[in-house]
Amino acid sequence: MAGDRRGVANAASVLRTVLDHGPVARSGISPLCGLSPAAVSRQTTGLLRAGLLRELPDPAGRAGSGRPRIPLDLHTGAVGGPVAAGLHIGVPASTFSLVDLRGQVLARRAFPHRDPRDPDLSGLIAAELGRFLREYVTGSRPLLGVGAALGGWVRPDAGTVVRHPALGWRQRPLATELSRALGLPVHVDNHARAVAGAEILFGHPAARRSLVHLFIGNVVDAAFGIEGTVHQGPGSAAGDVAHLPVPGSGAVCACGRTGCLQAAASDTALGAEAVRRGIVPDPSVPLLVDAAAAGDPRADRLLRERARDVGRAAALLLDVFNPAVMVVTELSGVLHEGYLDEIRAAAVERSHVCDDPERIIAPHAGPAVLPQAAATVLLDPLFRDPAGLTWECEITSGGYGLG
Amino acid sequence: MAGDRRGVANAASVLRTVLDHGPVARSGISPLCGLSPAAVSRQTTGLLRAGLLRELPDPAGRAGSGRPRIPLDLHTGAVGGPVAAGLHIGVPASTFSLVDLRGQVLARRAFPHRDPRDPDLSGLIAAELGRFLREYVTGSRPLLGVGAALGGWVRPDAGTVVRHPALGWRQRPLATELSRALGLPVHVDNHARAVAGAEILFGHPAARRSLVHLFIGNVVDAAFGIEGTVHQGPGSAAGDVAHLPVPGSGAVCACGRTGCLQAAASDTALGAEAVRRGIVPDPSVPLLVDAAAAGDPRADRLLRERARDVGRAAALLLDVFNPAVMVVTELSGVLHEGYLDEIRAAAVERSHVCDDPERIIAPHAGPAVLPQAAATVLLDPLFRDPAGLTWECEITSGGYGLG
DNA sequence: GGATTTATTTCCGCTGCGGAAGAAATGAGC
DNA sequence: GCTCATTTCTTCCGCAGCGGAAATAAATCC
Repeated sequence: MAGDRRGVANAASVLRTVLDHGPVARSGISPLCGLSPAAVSRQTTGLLRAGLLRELPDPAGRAGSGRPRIPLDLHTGAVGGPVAAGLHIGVPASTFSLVDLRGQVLARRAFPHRDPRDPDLSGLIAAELGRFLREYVTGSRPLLGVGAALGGWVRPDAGTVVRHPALGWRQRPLATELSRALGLPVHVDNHARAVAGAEILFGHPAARRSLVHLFIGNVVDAAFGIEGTVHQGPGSAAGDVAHLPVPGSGAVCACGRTGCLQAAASDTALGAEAVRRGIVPDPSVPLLVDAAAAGDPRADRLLRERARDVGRAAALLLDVFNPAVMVVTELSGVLHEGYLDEIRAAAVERSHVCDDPERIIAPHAGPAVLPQAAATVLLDPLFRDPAGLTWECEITSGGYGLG
Repeated sequence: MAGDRRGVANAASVLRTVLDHGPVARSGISPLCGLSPAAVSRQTTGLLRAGLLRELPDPAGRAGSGRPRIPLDLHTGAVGGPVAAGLHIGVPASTFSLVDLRGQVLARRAFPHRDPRDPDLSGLIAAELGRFLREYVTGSRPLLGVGAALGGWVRPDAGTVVRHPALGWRQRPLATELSRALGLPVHVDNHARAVAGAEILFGHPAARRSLVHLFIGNVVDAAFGIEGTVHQGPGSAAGDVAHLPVPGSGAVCACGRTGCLQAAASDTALGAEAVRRGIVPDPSVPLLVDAAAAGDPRADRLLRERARDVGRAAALLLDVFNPAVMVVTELSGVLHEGYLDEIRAAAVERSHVCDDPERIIAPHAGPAVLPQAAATVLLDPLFRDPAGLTWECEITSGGYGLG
């Protein structure tokens, strides 16, 4: 049973090669993934039949004589390829998305929560997500399943949310709930890890070697990836950087100490500080960003201060772990290159081993990080085992196609 | 070429299963590593022929009826099995060792360096190591090769020492040098990673899932392991924890800041502080430890202070990375359980996620860590590919047996 | 001593690999 | 326009190594 993983491994290898090297012919895949032409031929036939790859029409410019190569590419959503649904569960709103095999976000919709602590929140989400999917998914674009990403302590293997304070969830079998409601395979994961996974799959090539992802949102979170795999930690609880010391910051943390990253840089802390300084009336980071965009120098200064604190934390993680790339998801700030530069400058200034600011990058998908990352929670297992996308938690009620 | 790794993977799987589950019969291996009895039979025949496994004599107490199971075990050095040489290159002395497949250190010898910056230091070491090996290795105990561990920036893949300040080495092809001089396969690695590798292979079972290794010596160093593999980082430079902030420590670091782990807890810093406090005449940690053992309360206090600083750094790494286990190699302190408890107490007190002091452990091999770890630099590749132990860097002049 | 039981090996069919030969689809030369 | 060279892709074949089943081995039990 566990003895022969050749087929799976090689199919995955071929699929990744196509993902990484754009449209490429079988003859190009062969040297790239170290398989014989015969093996590539076999694997591509399977992947074509499964609808994950497609043959491109004859290319315009051809080189030299001989039989023309047939370029293969991932079967993307734009041309009727399969798509994955993404669900990011957040406060105050969740986001639905449709994402294709290249990580392109084809559609997205916000779903604000009237009451985030409603005990049937997941039911409401499932119903609305179902409507969203019926609206956007047509028969010609098969739906592979749903990837769900959210904060808190999540166990992807069990498909459960162990704890999510803001939603009041404990030991919630989210994957089972959603899957039963939607009749689709559902995978779940923590959102910091989901973004890390998306970055590994669709982002900077070096991210596949090693990356650290620093997630700055209502809470701060981190994820570590090595050799294309995101680290889980015992009980899938890794990456608690909330109390990473950020020397120089005087903010008092809930833990009682000063200088914790969480207290210095989380959206919650930032919003509160913005109110305290009288920049905005409500503790809202979007409002603060708007103010900065509108030219309020106090707002800009505060955002830059935050960026420098994030940079200091990044420097620490860079020194300790020395990843090939460091991805910083700072949902309000990513949109503004200036703040990324501020993070980079602070990090390089502070780091002892990293003198290349380019090692710190914003998520590849830009503002679409979360919609992409959520769907990646489903796509990642697909790219690891192209044949075996089933839902490990419970009933696998067919479910390819929906509507 | 890259298509069929079944044999290698399954042989490695069987070998690891035997390593983990002591003497175990083929019928026991089968369920443990998920291979069919037939496959286990095949693999064990190969491993027996290669001399890596051996059949144990009929066990005394037998259970029930039926054909008795034949226990298999690693062919350890004590019964004529193969051994690996370990070489830890340190200042002021290097250490030679012979280690068997279970990580048991069979012999060791210190080799003090008259002048650590002698440009031919590696030549002297090779010559003396050769004498050591000729003395201890007999024909009945085949020598697999040499694993070398040392501080500084080491590239295991290239077999080179990129930089080692204390020895004045830069871009030194150490593996090639040693291999040419000894006629044996030689692998090299950084000592923090080597210890991590040894702990994964021979130490706490959970270490195979994920571990952080914190190495406190003349410098401080760290290594990260996930799923049985030690993280290398770009250019194999990971784990720079020298400037990890240890709040509360007032020591001034070479980098100009205060509160760096290096300045607070390295042996160098500790020795200097001991002299400053008039506890010992020379900046030597062994002297300080002796003083503490002899009952000097000032020495004991200083060591406890250091232990608490180490504990704070450990807490930070535990929170951030949340490894299954955290190994602390503190060469002088590991010998004294009291200091480990001090580290644990400080770490748990400071950590936000870890409330189990038992997750912090001393190296499994105790004072023999470094001799064991050095040899593991060779043994690790062996356990990954039991058939393919050759030396990737250059000439592979046979070399099994020596003398 | 034969039946029973359990461990290990052998046999056999299958999958999937690599290498080589074959088929396909083009450009080049005349 | 036909042939030939060229390059790509597929098919065929032998081989390694798996799992499952049957055979063999080595004990205990009665």
